[in-house]
Amino acid sequence: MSRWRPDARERLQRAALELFTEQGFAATTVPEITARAGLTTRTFFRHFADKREVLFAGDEFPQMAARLLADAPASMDPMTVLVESLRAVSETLFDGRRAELRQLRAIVQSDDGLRERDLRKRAALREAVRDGFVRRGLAPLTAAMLADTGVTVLTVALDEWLERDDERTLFEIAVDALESLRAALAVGG
Amino acid sequence: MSRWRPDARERLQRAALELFTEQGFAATTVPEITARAGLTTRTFFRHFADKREVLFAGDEFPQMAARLLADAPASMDPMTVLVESLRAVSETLFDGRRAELRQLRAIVQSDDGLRERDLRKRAALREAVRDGFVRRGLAPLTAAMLADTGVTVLTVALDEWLERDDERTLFEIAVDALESLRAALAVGG
DNA sequence: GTCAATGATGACACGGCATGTCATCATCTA
DNA sequence: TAGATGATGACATGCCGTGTCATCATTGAC
Repeated sequence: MSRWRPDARERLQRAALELFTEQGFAATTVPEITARAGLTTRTFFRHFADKREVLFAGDEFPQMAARLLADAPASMDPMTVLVESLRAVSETLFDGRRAELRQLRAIVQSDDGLRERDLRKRAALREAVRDGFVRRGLAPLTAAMLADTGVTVLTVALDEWLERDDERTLFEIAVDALESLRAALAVGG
Repeated sequence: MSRWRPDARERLQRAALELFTEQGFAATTVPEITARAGLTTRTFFRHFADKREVLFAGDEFPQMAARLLADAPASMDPMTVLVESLRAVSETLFDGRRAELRQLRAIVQSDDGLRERDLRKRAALREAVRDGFVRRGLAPLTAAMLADTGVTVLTVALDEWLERDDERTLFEIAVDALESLRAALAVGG
């Protein structure tokens, strides 16, 4: 038996999620969270940079994106890499977690500061994808456009998937979104 | 002669910009800004929602985007509308302000919180463009994808335009970015 | 010409966020 | 057994952002 219960970080995340759900993000103070988790305020800020970060902790997305782009065969063309990565991310990190993601999303959408943080996380993902494409030899401008497009496709599809009771898979919606962009780009301009 | 000098908001913006440039965003307190502007702290927060907002005040971008999309001929295809809007925005709001925008950008890039706020402003622009396309009769998914693509093109081009000493116009870079995306999308997937 | 309404600002209090610093103490290591 | 390590507690502090009431020039009604 150690001096402290071992899972401080996870306890803080759980307590925060509960309290944010019960009384809202703004109405919940950090001392309330730490009280429920059996810790002190100072300890909260040792685990999370700020009050928002407790909802977003983890680098899974950029890390997985980097790995997928690095591991794809060198001969694979960029669009195929993108689509296959979308498939892998959708199936690994999203499928089967719709209820949980909806709860998280409801909290995030309820607060401006949390929406901002969400945007920042997506920007980090973009960076990772862009770097991955650059490492695959794409021109920086093309890599940037493709990375942004990929993250946008995922975002738009995720909105659709969580907002409505669409029966399609997240990945299927993403493919549709990509297809509609391709069609729009092909005409005019 | 009125009781107060009339341009409180502008004075606050100027003082803030000066102080952020001189000593950095984080090291500048709101009381310092208001002291230089000859006002009180409370007044600062009557004009700006928070300390970051003083650098981003104004809705020019979403407003102009909404107007451009609403005023374009109904017969014009979406891509052409997008490109022409990019041209108008580039020439009206960016051309000739490169030095000023570089100063602003340097401040924004120096602080995580300011980068977040920047992302939020771009998200607001996306919303406006998406709504504009929906009003023009596009399917929501297509409108969302096109709006995101437009804002992305502008962002990527702006990065290039401000970062390097590219001799091309912002609009020219934007067109190149769009073209490179079109090319990448046309192959594979 | 008087007076009430308006609206921007000042003055003050206050809760909460975030950080710096030092002490405490179980565990690990030599 | 003793010292190093590392997570946590305890305490102080500065700044952000907001609520509230007072002040006072301007405006407009009569």
